[in-house]
Amino acid sequence: MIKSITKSLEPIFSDLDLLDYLKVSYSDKADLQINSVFQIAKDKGVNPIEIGEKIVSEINNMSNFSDYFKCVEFVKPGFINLFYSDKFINNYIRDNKYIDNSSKSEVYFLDYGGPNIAKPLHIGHLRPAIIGESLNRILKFKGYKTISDVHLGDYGLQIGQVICGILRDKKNIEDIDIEYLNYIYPKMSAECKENKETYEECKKITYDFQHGKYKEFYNKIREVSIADIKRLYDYLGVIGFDLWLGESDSEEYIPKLMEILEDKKLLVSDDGARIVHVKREDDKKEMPPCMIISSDNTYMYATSDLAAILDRVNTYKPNYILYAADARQALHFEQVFRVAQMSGISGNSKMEHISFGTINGSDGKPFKTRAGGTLKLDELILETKEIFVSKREENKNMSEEDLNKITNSIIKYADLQNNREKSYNFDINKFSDVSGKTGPYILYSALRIKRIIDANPVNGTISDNIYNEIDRALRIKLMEFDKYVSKAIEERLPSYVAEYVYDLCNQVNSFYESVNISKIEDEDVKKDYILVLNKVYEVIKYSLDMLIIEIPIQM
RNA sequence: GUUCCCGUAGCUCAGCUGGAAGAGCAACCCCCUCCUAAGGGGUAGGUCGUAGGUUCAAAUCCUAUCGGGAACGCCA
Repeated sequence: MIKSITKSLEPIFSDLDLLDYLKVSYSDKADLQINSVFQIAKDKGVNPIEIGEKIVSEINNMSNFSDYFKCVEFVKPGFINLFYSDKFINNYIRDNKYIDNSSKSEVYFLDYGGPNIAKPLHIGHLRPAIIGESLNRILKFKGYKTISDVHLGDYGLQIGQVICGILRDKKNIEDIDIEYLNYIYPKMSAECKENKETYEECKKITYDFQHGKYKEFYNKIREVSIADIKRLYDYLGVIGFDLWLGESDSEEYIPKLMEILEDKKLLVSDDGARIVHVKREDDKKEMPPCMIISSDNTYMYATSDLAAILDRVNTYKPNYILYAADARQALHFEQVFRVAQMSGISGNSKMEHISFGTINGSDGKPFKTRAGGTLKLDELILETKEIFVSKREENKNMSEEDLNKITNSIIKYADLQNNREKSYNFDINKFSDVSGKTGPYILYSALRIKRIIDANPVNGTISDNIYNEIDRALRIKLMEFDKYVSKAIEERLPSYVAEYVYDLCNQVNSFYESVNISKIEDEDVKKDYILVLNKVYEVIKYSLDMLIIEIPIQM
């Protein structure tokens, strides 16, 4: 709406020879604000109050003033406040101009989730999965084409460790199940840290695996793990993957990668390892080289990532490749991106690390269970659900399906409302709280509106009227939908959508309290209200879908 | 040691392409003969870590500094 308002004011600013100063922005004090008056006053050496009042009087004399504005006023010392006309607001929402989902040409390749084969999903796997899925949904909603890959961690040392355990336990392939994997991986991982021989043995097995051995074990491990990962991802609604590839699927591109790196003379030997120097002259910080092949001849984390870029760029030619991974991996991605650019394998694709903080315990340290272990996702879900049920007697009678939707809303909303690269403290009580800025609050608001809509089926279009300030505030909040969706995409932060849907629900709850639709006798007024509520409900649904939250039947 | 992230109300945080300090929780006070009160309204609470600088204007940009967290060649 800033666009159309700005356009409407262009003739006036142009006539005053001030077109460069036409900058309209959002404001707390008005619907919109122009605050370039100070700038004009300084540049042109005029009194800000005089020029401000002149601009305002010109705007008030516009022939089509009421198409856009209810009121435009100058406020000392130098602010021009703009208020939409009812006509403008209603035109805007009547045509759903707050939704921009027109098809865009850019293609985004999303790499998110990244669960490890052979490790149970724990609390640390939550954020990369839901932040990635949410961004995927937001991009799709806005009309971008996305291709997403779960990018399993299935090629590194952990595979060697698990296979080593299997060999030692003399396990039959058919006896490998998820319980066994959940037991053997932590055991071997711990042993590698303590025992150098075990560590060497696992590395040897990893090397052999990367060169063709143990595929039958690997396939079984993968099959068992993926089934478990899918079970949890399905529960969480993390279902937007086009590709279920893993690091090991990049294996076939490694020879080509090596060839390119050799050709460009980027690959150098160092201490028996093969590395690429990625330090640049203008670097202020230390920039260690990127490890491609270890001195034990195993491929590294960076190697499969680079091979994957080669494949992705050739196959999909994306404009962007986004990696949802926590902030601790920033250096890794920086190194990989540099090698990709230096070697030319990234082509015209722009790579970005979507970085976020970790989930910590209430002590600010990485989250642990009471027993000291890592909290598994299954445990997190179960505990959240139990606490929610215990909040209110009636919750015990809720359907399992609704309970699962609410549990999801608690976890997703607590997580996705977080912003920026900051860790947050996981407080199970805060997660499951039902009042305040939480998933259940939003779902409850949505259900109230749904009830009214269902009870009052209506057809037609909204009129040019607005009936009171609360009504007006609700319609304006509705108008802002695309602003937040766009912001979420620009900043790659679903939290903007989370913030928006909360504000919208808050606004609609105020409306609900002040206007009792069932008691309105004027049918025209009632119809307008219900038409607006229909649009509000639709936007809440769109927003929640972007946050991977579903609305239950009843609360 | 170097680099990155963070420091805003008692607590958890939003606001950071400069323009008139915001939510939630906790506290206190109101509001159900009325579409679900898991709600709504209100009061109180802030020298935006600190010190400089740039600017008509700084929570926002720059420089220092203090405090917390993280990463830093053969894990992923």
